[in-house]
Amino acid sequence: MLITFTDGSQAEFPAGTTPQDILKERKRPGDPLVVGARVDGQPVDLTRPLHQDTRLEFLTFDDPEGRDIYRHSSAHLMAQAVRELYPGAQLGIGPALEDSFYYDIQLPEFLNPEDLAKIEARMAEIVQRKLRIERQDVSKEEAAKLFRERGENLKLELLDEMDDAISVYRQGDFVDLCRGPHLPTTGYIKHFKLLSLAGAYWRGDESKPMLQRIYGTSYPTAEALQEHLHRYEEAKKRDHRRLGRELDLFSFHPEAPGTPFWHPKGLVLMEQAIQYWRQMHQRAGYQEIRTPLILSDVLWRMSGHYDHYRENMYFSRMEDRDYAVKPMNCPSGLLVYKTYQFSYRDLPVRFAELGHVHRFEKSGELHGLIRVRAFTQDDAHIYCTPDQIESEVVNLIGLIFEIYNTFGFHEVRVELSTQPEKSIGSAEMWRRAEKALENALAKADLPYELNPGEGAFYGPKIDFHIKDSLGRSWQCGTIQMDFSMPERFELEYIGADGERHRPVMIHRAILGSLERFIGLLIEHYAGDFPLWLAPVQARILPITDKQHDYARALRERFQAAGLRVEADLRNEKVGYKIRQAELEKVPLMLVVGGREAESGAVSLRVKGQGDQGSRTPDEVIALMREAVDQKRSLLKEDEH
RNA sequence: GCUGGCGUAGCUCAGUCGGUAGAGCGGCUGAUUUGUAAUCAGCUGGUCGGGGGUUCGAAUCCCUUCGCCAGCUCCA
Repeated sequence: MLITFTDGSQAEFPAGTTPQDILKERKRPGDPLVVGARVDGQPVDLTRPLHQDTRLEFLTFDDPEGRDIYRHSSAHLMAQAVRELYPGAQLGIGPALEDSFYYDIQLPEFLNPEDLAKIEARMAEIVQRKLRIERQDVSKEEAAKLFRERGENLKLELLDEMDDAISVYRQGDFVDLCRGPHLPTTGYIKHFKLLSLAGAYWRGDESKPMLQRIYGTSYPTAEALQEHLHRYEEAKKRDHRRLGRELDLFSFHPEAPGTPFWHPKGLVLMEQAIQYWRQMHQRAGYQEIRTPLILSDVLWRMSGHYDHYRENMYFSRMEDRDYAVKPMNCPSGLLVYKTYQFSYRDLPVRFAELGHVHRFEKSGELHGLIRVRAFTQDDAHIYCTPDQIESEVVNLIGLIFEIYNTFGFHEVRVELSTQPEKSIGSAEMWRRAEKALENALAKADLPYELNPGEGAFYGPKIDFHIKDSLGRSWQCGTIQMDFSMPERFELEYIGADGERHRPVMIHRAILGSLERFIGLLIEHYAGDFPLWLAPVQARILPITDKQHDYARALRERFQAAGLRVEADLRNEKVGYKIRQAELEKVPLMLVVGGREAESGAVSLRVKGQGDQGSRTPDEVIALMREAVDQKRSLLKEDEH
């Protein structure tokens, strides 16, 4: 048979030769570890015999598929160790993740974090055994018999739903139902660490029993593993919950779980973000409104929230009338729309609302600022004709990316979700709306993922996701078409024909939740905010108390220029004040001693970059004003 | 909500076998008058998350409750 390699070269091999055999002939010293092969585009085991002419590629750990093979075999290794240590263990599923792996296992006893070390030790031992990992294609009956004998009921359940093309992988006494591919032997797995334990419902179903999930990661070199662990530690340091306390931005209290208490410095972030947001929205043709927090249940019954969202709502009863705290702004926003009689000439109407909404989230869901029970949505509703959808969405996408850019977010994942099985509105309406969203995405030249059937029941949507420091992805922006509300609330506008028409409604948010967005900002900048956002933009550090009057005068001058400046008048040495300002991540320090007081100057120090020499206060003010106005960092290019 | 883990001073954390609760940082007071990441000294600090129980005696053991953390589930 004729094998074609990635470099275009070709060679003859006898049928039945495995990629591993071929690799032995072609390998040169210093080549990276090959963990699998790709045959005509399909990843396969290195030990899979080849029988016909093919294109052959070797996969290393640097290929995503290679990494998956490595991690997947690591998961099997871990499962084998657990089966050996806990004979009653039943395996669920154990896939590779982006940079780790896990296995869900049912055990008669609960594991402690200390047990992980035991499992790791056994894994190391199995690696030493250098067991061959062998694939076997079996029939469904054979597989069922095998797992029945081994008491693996969970595997039998999986098997039930599978077609007849079943493969199992063996390494020593261990067998797992698996599609593969895998490493040739357990000896390949060089460096691994088990990371954590957690519960996970079998097949993700709340009604099914909970299994124990063990997370781990593995790498071909010790350095790569160390680097992974180090990265994780660094990420934890920029966790917004930790920085929120350290930088005195906000706090949480058991008296109101899941709802942040903003401290003065944190509120500066919020207010700056809002100021900028208002400016952008005014420019984009929005009018801001504000509607009540508590509204009659009659409204919520009409909007459908009472039927679909009651579990997440807070209720109150006064004078025998029922009220609900709003979980969304749209119903009350619609009441505002209905006070007008709009003509087609008025459309699109864009009403924005920074609405404070309350949603009851299950206690286990709460997560710092990122998942809360009360938050401020940067909401807006656009009412337009069907013909205007596309251009509105194009403009909106532009606005969204401009705002994300200003905040330093350049990595955004975009998803388009289309009509779900259960939905309202005509097929024609859906087709048109989906097309409009697709066209808008194409015009914006945006790559996106398609989520067929994942739209809301009332319309298709585009979602924008941003990642947090630990790589978790969070939805911020959203553009949702809504065919339901205009019907329910009988919205109208007067068309050119003088008749009443129903407008299309677009719900949209850009930051999503201001609270969440600020949490993401904190992590994104690791607390080193660009000057325009920094809660304290500069701190004046007098060297002795003889400069206190000068420091106070300076402070006034900077504050008069609209800058957020403090003076550290404590009886401490300047080194101490500098250290503290650095730790508090104050971007600028203005050191003033006898010399500066004498000459009316300041000694400028930039956080993380040290002494910048003497400047006049006016020079520093001009520098700062410019950086603030341009929303960029001072004296250095924004790294984010 | 579910599974597991955790909760000791404002913060970070120690506390052995059940036997009078500790350190560093912080805060306060004083001395020092300081030149680019920690000056020195003294003082202060606690319902050991809350409640109940076992015990002569509980931070420590048990029950319960609240909160936090990881994951799962959910996310109109």
